[in-house]
Formats: sequence, structure tokens, C-alpha cells
Amino acid sequence: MSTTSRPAARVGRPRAQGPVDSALAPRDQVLAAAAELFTRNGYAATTTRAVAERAGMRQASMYHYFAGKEDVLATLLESTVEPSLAFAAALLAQQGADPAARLWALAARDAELLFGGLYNLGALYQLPEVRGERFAGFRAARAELKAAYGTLLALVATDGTDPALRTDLLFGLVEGGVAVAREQGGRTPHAVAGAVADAALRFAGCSPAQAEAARRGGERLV
Amino acid sequence: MSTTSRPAARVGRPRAQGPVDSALAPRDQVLAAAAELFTRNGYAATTTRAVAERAGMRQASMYHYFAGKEDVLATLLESTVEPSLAFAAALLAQQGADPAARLWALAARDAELLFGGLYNLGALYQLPEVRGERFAGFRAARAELKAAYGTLLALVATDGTDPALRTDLLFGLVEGGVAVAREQGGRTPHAVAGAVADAALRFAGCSPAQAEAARRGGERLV
DNA sequence: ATTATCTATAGATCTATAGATAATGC
DNA sequence: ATTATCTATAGATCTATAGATAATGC
Repeated sequence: MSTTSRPAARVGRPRAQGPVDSALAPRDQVLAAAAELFTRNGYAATTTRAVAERAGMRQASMYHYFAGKEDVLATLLESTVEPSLAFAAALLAQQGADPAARLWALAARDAELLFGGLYNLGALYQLPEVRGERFAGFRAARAELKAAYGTLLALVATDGTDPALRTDLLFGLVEGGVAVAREQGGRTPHAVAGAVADAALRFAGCSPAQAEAARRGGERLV
Repeated sequence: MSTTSRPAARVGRPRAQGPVDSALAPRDQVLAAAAELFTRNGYAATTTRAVAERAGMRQASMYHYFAGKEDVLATLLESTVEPSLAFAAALLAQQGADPAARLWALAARDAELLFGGLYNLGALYQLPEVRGERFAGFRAARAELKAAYGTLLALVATDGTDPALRTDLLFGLVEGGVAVAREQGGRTPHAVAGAVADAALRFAGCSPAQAEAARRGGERLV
């Protein structure tokens, strides 16, 4: 039997706008719509109605999946850090590998994910709303990612005056560099990621020759 | 005659809340209030009523000084870049001075202004609203500041693959570094500015020894 | 029975404008 | 006369909830 054009039987009242042509689950349709609208028009300026209708449902139906607008934003932000954090944890576990190569790999992967996403979710990290209770999980995950940068930085740069401040600057280089690089079109995630990671190694104190070697090592880890 | 406790004679209907104890002109009271509220609670989430009342006047009175909420934000942003831009222009004119020292000085001054301000106005650069027509002046000024970084970077780092991308990353290092560094308390603008400027020199390709020399030269220019 | 959706709406805003008013300036 | 402010409000929202409804599942 053929399953190609048979619509999956769907429980529940049909949508008023008709079924949506999307492989995503309804909850993910809401998240995708929110990602686009929050980054394009701003979080506070985006109404729940706009999000729901872009996802193909009525405004109130969104509340079947999320407790409210903040819940949508928190879910989005968490999903943005998670992949980088998982990669960082894997890198920290590879204690035999060259620390400089691992730092290169972390910065490159993180930058690539931030830059390569359909939308500039990184810009949402600075929203004042993110200081709220609902975002504690996101903030913790982001702090853990930053700590991974700090661990690798300490292994590479052993001189280290004020390591906490230097870790913050390194983290800011990645997030801020990607944010500014996004303002221009015509760049590939790969090129931006490589440039950010090279910069991270220079920041960590590597000479051009050391940085070059670390890049070659790092590229194998990404 | 003594002028100490005589209130200046003020034209116009008195304020309902009584006169405000502030040396600022009413327009600047509005700007100060907006700077605090926009950065603390977000731009879209801040109402014109909240801004006006923190400035000691009624909501509608704000419209005597500004055409609307966007006008307030645009004025604030322009005033944030202007000092850095003026300093950058002065540095570019000093063609006899060491380029690395000048780059150090620009990054340090820029970071110090961003970090030292009462409020984190730098976080507002990424607002979606800033893409609008009313912000063309601000965007142009910020682009000019970025171009100054690019000019000095090209003088310091003569290898230069993809100088536009590298300029963006340098600019992102300063803006993003300050943003992340602000998240922790207990840091002085001077310390953060120095660390950011040192990082900028390393980014530009300086060896530790060259960077050290440039720092000493740069400190005299700030 | 369960589920995903819908319609309808309460209650609470918010921005910008119209027009009045209470000072000083001349 | 000029100015800085005020009061009042039109018109347009927006979020979240209550309760109904139209599917499938058993």
C-alpha cells in the first residue's frame, strides 16, 4: 500500500485555517514561528496572535502547548545553547587531546551554530526578560558553556591575570563577533566559524604558528 | 545677593508632581529615565507612561520634547556612539603615531564608555527596531566607528585575509566583550577597558611584546 | 474518552492627539 | 504672547481564560 499522499489521521478538532503543510509537530511549528518573529520584530513587539497564526493556528491554541509567551522564549533559548553545551562536554572529556585544538573546535562549533541558525537567536540572550525566574535553566546552561571556555582557556593560556574577566571577553568575542558578522550578507557559517575560532586562539595567547597547528587539530574535532 | 536656594523662575504650567530636584533640563530627564528603563526592562516593554513619570512629568508631556518613543531611543543611541566616534576621528588624524597604540587607545576608550555608562545601552544596538528609518543616523555613525577600527586594523595587521570579516569580529569583540563583562559585578571600567584593548591587539596579530609596547603608547593617547 | 483545536471575551492596557491651563515675558 | 505643562480620551490593541466543538480511539 502507498502512504505517500495519505494525510496522517489527526486527533482533535481540525484547524480553522486548514491543515498546514509542515513536517513539524504543532509545538515545533510554534517554536519555529516564534524564532522568526522574535528575532525579526523583537520579543515584546511580537504578539501571541502573530506567533500562533504564523504557525497556522488560532491565538488561543498556542496555550495548549505553552504556558505563555515567556515559556516559548525560554524553550527556544534552551534549545539554542544545548547543542553547544553537549559538544563542550564531549571536548572537556577528551583529556588527551591538545587543549588549543579543543578550544579552536569549541569556538568554531559554537560560532557555526549561532551563525548558521535560520534566525539570530543569539541576539535574544541580552533581553531583559531573560533575567526572570523562568529563564534560570537557560542561564545555568549558558554559564556552564562559558565555564567550558574558561577551562580550556586556562589550559592554553597559563599566564592568566584575571581569568574570569578573560573568559568573559572570550565568550563575548564569540557571541559578539557572530552578531556583528551577521549584519553583513554573503558569508558562510564555515568561514565565520573559522575566523572566530582563529581569533579565540590568538586571544588565548597562541602565536600564529601555534594557532595554525591548533586549527589543523581542531578541524578534526569539530 | 544669594542665589543658593532660589528656584529658577520657570516658564510654563507647573508640574502636577511638583518640581523635580534635578540639574538636568526636562528633555534630558526624559532621556535619563528612558536609558534606565529601556535597559532594565526592555524597550518594547517600557511604556511612555513609565518613562515620563520617572522623569517627573505626565505621559503626554513627553511629547512636547520627542515625537514618540522611537525618537527617544534614537536620540539615546546616537548620544552613545558620538563620543567614541569623535575620539576615533581624532586618532585617525594622528598619522605620525604608532597604529598599534592608536588601536589600543580606540578599543580602550570605546570599551570604557560602553562599560562605564550608568546603563547598558550597548545592549540596545541589537534591537530589531534599530533597523527602522528613524535610526539611519545612528547606524551610519556606528558604521563609521567600525570603519575606524577597520582602518587601524589594516595598518597593524598587514597579512589580512578577509579584512571586512576581521573588522566585524574586532568590533564584536569590543561590544560583546563589554556586554558579557557587565554581567558580573565588581569590575572597574578601567580594568575592563584595558583587557579589551589588549585583546584587540592580540587579535590584530601583535606578539605579547608588541602588544605590551602598544599598550604603553596607547595609554598616553586615551 | 481523549485530544487538539476553536470561538468569544474580560480586563487591562498603551500610544498619540486634542484642547485647556497656569506660569513667565514683554 | 509664549511656553511647559496638564487632563481627558479615542481607538487600538494584547494576554490569558472559559467553555464549546469536531476529530480519533477504544
